[in-house]
Amino acid sequence: MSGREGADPSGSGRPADFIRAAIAADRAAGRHDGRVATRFPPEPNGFLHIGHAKSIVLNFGVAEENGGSCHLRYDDTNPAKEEQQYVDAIAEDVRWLGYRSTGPARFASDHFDRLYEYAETLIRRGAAYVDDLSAEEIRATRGTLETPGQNSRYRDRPVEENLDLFRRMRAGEFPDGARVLRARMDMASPNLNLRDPTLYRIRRIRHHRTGDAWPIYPLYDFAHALSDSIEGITHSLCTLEFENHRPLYDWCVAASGADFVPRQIEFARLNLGFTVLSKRRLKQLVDEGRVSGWDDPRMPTIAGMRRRGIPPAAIRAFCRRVGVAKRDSVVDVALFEHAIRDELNRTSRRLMGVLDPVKLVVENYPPEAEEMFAAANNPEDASAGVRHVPFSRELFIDRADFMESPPRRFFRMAPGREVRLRAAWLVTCTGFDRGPDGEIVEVRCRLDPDSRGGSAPDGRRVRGTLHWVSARHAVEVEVRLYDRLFLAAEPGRGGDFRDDLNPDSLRTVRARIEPLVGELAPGGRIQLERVGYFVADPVEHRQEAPVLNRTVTLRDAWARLLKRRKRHRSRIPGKR
RNA sequence: UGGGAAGUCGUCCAAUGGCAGGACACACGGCUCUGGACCGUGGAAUCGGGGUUCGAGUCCCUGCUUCCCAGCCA
Repeated sequence: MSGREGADPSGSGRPADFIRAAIAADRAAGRHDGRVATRFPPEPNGFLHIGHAKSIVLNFGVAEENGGSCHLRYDDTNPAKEEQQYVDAIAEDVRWLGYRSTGPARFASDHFDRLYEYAETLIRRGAAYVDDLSAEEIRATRGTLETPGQNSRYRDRPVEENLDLFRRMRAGEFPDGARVLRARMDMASPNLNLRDPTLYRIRRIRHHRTGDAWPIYPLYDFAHALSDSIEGITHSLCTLEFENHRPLYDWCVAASGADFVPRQIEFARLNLGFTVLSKRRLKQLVDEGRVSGWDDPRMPTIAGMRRRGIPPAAIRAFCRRVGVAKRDSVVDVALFEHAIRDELNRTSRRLMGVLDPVKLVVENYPPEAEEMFAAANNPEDASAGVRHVPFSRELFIDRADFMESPPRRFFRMAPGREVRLRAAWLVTCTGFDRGPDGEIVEVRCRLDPDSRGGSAPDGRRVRGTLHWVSARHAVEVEVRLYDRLFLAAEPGRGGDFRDDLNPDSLRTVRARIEPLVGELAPGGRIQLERVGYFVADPVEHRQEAPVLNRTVTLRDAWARLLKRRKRHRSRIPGKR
């Protein structure tokens, strides 16, 4: 992976984005002796998705480019929601994406002792107080966007009393919710985050790492800022919604007397067209059974994308391409699909397979005969070598590759037409049969004996090249054809996002694929020529019972032409 | 209607007072034993109104639009 690309994609010598520019400026000013340290701070309460990938690529990328460090740090300050299972899944996802924490993964809970000390310092300095108000009372006295809040009647407790109460909170003397530690800031601040925010609350819940050691837990603003400080994080990169929290972030560090001062910089989170990325909605899809799980190949989760066959390098490339800025935006899925195809085109080996088989009989080929044809494993990469594909009299081709009366610009098989069978022969269509229901059941052709290997002896031009499989050699394979999960560019724009679900986001077919498909290992990625990119399902694929997931289709000029014609026709006035 | 932030091709990102550029998408053409890939060409934008300046996407004023904030979530 080349971090350089992220640093300077234009080759202009200028930093690629405003964050890298800010970091470069900090280094130039000699701050932190030029050291750069970042962190990726997920909460272990769900699965990582493509939006997190943007943050991962940014944080680890910036660190790498500057010879710095990047900690994977779990923000585990809310034991009610967090679980070890998510810690493990996140670790796996980060590793799969190609990144390693500098040193061991950290946890906010690693810092609970020091965080507690900082809290006492705050109290001793008169910057925090224990409040006996209930959650409802605190809400009621917070004021509104336009009106100031009121000071709590406990706001001016003496330091000694605060200290005593806080220690007793820590000792477990009070029930959940009885008291909180609040920052003594400004109940009239126009920034609601600064109206004496809560720093610690009582929760007698077992924590997945610290067990029952703590009856109190710090809240995000306090824990995050000081964890950054403790770990020596120079640049704390987060999303836009924390912009309003920055004064609090800075306050926590300054008021606690922490000696290391990190800098928070906010950037716009990633939004992707035809996709939802909120934890709540993703969870809803899983809980309501609209997908098979967090790793359903239609999910934008790292686990889902892995199962979909999307290579980590494609995700990294995509994240670098979308850039980093402060503007709210929705990235076109086409850009993501481009990154996927770009990577897969260069790296995946080719196989032939037929999704919707129609029998093709080569009339002048002996019934018992068979032969092997050499075909390139990857035309983009000569070093990938060749494979051998069996040919015989009875083949399968795709139904879409034959038409009885073809329209203009249809270059495939039709009565009297000559086409090439990829890597094998030139054949001319001699006829076809229909079944009782009118469906084409068999197509017949004759091959040109001088065209062995697929080239015309006289150099005549043959426009169409078809993929095929030998009927008696082909392996029958379950193929899951995945399509985008939503029909709307911004699901839920005009109501319930579930109404925008694509009813055809998964179609399963029995395909016929050349024998080599049997050698695929789970997770193996291939291109089915002229069809698309596929992965042997990492979970369910067995060599004796192959299961392929479609990662993405190939770009298809013919399909686009058809679509355009249809659109055009429907626009002819008076036709309705 | 308080505070914070953001408005540049269809989309995403650049342009740090000096020719508005790149990528994706789209269109057209070339090439091709994948209608893929690749190559070429083209259309396509500075939110509106004022101002400063030789010169404004960039600076100033003003208006508009969008996003974020009233968790003891992160």
